[in-house]
Amino acid sequence: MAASSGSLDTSGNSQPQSSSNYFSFSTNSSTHYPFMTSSSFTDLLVSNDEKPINSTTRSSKLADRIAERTGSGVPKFKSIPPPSLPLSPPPVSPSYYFAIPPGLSPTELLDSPVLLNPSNILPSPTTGSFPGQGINWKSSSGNTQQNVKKEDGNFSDFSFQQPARPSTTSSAMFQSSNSTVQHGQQQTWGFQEPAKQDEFVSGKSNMVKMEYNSNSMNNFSPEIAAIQANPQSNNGFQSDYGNQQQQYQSVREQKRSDDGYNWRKYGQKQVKGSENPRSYYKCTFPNCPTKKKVERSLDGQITEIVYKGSHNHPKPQSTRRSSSTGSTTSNLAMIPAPNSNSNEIQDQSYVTHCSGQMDSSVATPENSSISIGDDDFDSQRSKSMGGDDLEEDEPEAKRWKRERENEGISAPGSRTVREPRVVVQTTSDIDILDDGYRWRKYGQKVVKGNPNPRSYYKCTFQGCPVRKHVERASHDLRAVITTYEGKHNHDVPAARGSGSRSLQDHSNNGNNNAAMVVRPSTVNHVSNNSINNPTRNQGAPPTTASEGDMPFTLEMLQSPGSFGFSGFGNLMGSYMNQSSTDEVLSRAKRELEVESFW
DNA sequence: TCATTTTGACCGGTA
DNA sequence: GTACCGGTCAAAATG
Repeated sequence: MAASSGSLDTSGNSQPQSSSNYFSFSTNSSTHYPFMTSSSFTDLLVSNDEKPINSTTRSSKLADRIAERTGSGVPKFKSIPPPSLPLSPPPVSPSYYFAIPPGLSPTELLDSPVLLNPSNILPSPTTGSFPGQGINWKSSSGNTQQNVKKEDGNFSDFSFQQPARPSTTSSAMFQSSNSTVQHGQQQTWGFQEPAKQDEFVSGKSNMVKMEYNSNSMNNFSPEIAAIQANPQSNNGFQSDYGNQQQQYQSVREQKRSDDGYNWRKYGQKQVKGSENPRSYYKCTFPNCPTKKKVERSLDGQITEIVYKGSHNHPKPQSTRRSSSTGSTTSNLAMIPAPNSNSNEIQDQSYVTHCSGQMDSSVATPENSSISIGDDDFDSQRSKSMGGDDLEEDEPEAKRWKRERENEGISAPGSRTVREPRVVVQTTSDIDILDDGYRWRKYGQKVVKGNPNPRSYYKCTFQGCPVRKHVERASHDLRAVITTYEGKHNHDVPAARGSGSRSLQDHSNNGNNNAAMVVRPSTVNHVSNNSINNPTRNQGAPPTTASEGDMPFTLEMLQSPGSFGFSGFGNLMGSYMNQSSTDEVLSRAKRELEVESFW
């Protein structure tokens, strides 16, 4: 199995699992990761300047820890500290701050559970990865700052770029405690900036969630990087979680930046289902149809940003401050983003959920992690430049909305993040969800009886009717309910290695309209009691996993050759010995078999 | 004076 | 037909 090397992956990232260092920490639980102490993570990021993490060198150490902490090792991978990653105080180049070797998915790297704040972060029900996962350094460091440059489709170049100008706030990256920058699918926007490097430096947002979609990622916009400078610390990765509030405050005070465009606020509303006011912004550029919605929590933290439309103009060079979000338009050069086609602008909505004091700057159309909108369902449709994007798309969007809603699915953009709101769940346009199949998210909706949004996916295989939706259980946010509809008329894509095809069959093919609750991958001493499968609550016995101390998520188990640590397994490689992995698989399979029959 | 924000009203879609 | 809701408008307020 590819994840082979014990790769644990529940993230569902579409990034092909290659032999390269596919780094993924995925989890489905909001559990503590004791192993993830600040020092641990510091370790994680230590001294590997732009070099692939040498898993082998650390393998034994990690393996030891695994064995030590879990007893059986693999099944409890989540409690396994990540391998050391290079991280050292950024002397000059952001790349110095954080470099990910080719083939290593930053997304997954950032998805590392070790980076999560167990207190309120929940994993994406769809990917099994943590919302806001990505870089949520706060879990361990309390304050972490991250600068990230989005890698290209090959993930061959993931590194931080040298800041265009000196940071005004901090010299350390990875300081933010709960900043999340999500950027998954990088759409082609005309005039994308190569990087807002200054933002890296200036640090604006805290939690950075990066999500990559290899299938659709066309461009790399450095803007994906979000940094929350912590004026109070240069060390980053502070382990003192208790400083978070203080950090928050600091962040708020120094809030600045933006996505480089100028916005005018034209409305604000209190939307239903959210206690957070939503602000509406328009791009101030003449005839530019681009709009964005920014939802902020009562304390001013941006919790969601949705972009609509596309800019039909270059990013202003102006250095004046952007109005909308109290951020500044930094001295940005109007440079087309790498791989971008200036003639193409995709009209779409970008949704970025933020955690912490994320500033709008970090959530730009270029860098937002979720692309929901026309293109979301009409993969990567490009449009020629023009000012009529909005007008043109509107009907289609409406049509889509109508169609989706006819199916009981809400339109994109209507996504509402509920408590824990700040935690984000993100999904790429096309995901290889944990069950090994490729899924395209086509909608999301909050359904009755459950305040948590339900993500809707279709199997991307041509002609395959299978759909599934994933949601968190209302009674327990840690519980994820995955419901499959239909039956695959094809084999599991082999892209991600051999793995648990049989598991897939059990969990998916064999279940038509069968609701299945997937227990969150609670790990590390977290009780499973509260996250039982509702169906199981009807007298069903616990699964084998629950019997033990390491519950598996369906996604985890189904992911071919993965256990939630996709890619990471590669990194970890030897951390997980094959026998253990097989054992886990076998165990997982048994569990699934049990679950499938409930 | 101008740009921007605020905020109540209005509009269109939907149930 | 009506109410609800999200989105937008536009006058007033603000800096």
